[in-house]
Amino acid sequence: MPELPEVETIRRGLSKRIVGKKIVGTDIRVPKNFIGDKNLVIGHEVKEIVRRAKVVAIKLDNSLNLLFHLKMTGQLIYRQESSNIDNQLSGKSKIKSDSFAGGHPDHNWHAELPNSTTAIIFTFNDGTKLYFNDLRKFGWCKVLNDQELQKIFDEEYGLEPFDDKFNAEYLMLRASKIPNRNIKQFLTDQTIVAGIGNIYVDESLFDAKIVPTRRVKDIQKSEWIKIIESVKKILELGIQFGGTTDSDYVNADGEKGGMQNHLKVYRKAGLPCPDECGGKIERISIGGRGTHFCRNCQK
DNA sequence: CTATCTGTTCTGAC
DNA sequence: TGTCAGAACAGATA
Repeated sequence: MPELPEVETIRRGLSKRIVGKKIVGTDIRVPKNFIGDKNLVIGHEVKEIVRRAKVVAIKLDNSLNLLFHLKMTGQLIYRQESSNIDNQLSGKSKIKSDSFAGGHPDHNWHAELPNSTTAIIFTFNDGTKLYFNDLRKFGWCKVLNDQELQKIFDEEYGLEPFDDKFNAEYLMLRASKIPNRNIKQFLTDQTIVAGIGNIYVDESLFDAKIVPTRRVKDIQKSEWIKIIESVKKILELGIQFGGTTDSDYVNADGEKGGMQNHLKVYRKAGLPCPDECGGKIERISIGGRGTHFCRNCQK
């Protein structure tokens, strides 16, 4: 589930909390979710958290990195206290212990940890813990050195949406090589633009008033410019709201995450067009993915 | 109960 | 090379 805004939210949340801390323990509960030697990271300090596309990396002081991909159902949850659900739920105004959760939204954010989906637990020198949960076990955490990390960042992903080089000329060049591809699959191709997934692509195309089925060869330059504007606008909105999360989600500052309250078309099939064009939100399948749009005002 | 759906990405068949 | 179904897995939903 996590797309760029969710992963960026995780990056920011973790940056505030674990930079400068030393990893003193790694508990691998689901081996298939962890690739590498867990002992190599023990005793090392977190220097920085970086994001690229939908992956986030914890950089350590020994030139090693923990790279995470949350896929559909991964979560990263930081807890200052081992597990004390009463403490978290009792305080009406303020949550005493610091905690932070990001990723797949379900109702486990402030439940007791570890739980049945917990794959990996990192323990820091101050006793705080970072839990990697993953219900469907598609996600992974890899131990990589700086060169390996850079190689992945360079070779597996296209431009970041907020890169200045992400412009109409770039997209038209890439589109010219696959002219018959529809715009939805084009924008969710991670080797073209990094970080856009099924939710944000539907929302961005609605904002740009382009039908998801449009072939990229039929898109005019002015429309590419509009698409870029919309993608950036929608992603920024997502980051601003802390990603699309469960309504129960409360971060350490007591704020509710909530991009889901601002979605206009995603999972809104049958409802009237939010732009009041008189049309109705339709749901079709593109590349096996649920696709939501208004046939009346998206052209 | 069964059948179908799900926010990601990779692989193999044609 | 492009396209598509199916795979990995564990639910929720109808």
